[in-house]
Parts: sequence; C-alpha cells; structure tokens
Amino acid sequence: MASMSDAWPRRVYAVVRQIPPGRVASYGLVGLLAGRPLAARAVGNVLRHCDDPLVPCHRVVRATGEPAFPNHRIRLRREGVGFIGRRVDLARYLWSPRLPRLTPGEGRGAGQARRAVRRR
DNA sequence: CTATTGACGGAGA
DNA sequence: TTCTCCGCCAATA
Repeated sequence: MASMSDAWPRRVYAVVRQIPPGRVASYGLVGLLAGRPLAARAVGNVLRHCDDPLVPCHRVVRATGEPAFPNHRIRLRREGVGFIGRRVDLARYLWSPRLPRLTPGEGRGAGQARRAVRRR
C-alpha cells in the first residue's frame, strides 16, 4: 500500500521490481501503481538515480513506447522485447500487473488452470 | 516560503 | 506522424 511512512522512491522501486523480464511499463503506469496516478514525471525523477541492480529501470519506458535511454533499447531487445521502429511494441509487451486481491479466497473458479494469454 | 528542474503525458497544431 | 505547449508531481536551490 501507499502509506505515508513509505517514501515515494521506495514505492516506485517496489513497483519497478515487479516488472518481469521481457515486459515493460510506462512511467505513468508505475506512478499509478505506486499510488500517484499523475506523477509519471516524478517517477522519472526517482529512476534517474537508479543504481540498484535489483531494479530493472530499463523496463520503464515512455507512454509512447520509446525508452528513456537508447542503451535501454539494447537491454530490452536482449530480453525479447519487440520493437516497432524505435519504440516498444506496447500492444504485445506492455506489462499487465497482477493487482492485489481485495477478497482473498475468491477468483479462479473450480480448478481452472491459468492459461497463458497470447498478446496481440 | 517561492522558483527551477526533470528518464513524463496528452491534447492540438 | 512529428513537434510544441502546458499541466502534474517530487526534489532542490
């Protein structure tokens, strides 16, 4: 949760750490999940000092799909992220976060295994 | 306290 | 489609 005791940078890093390899999230989405829907810009300010190797900051791109840095494009390609020109193919590689369950116990009916979804 | 800055986003031109 | 403006947020000076 986004309690006040949690510093903004901590919340941002917590979200970014969740982005799996081969997927990307926009600065805006990260801000949203960190509890500040309109703070995309502030997210960038945090990631600017990203020295922690556990934080895959290269998986955070602009809403347009363009990586903040050209070198990130290389790293993303190595993870299998597809591009259209110089921007990430967001239709296929945008991360769909699993949101926290509000009613634990519900969801996922009778032994239905989760099927991998192919993105378009 | 106000002003500036910045790995942003989106509406318009 | 690309480029400019302007709003938004947090950190700094």
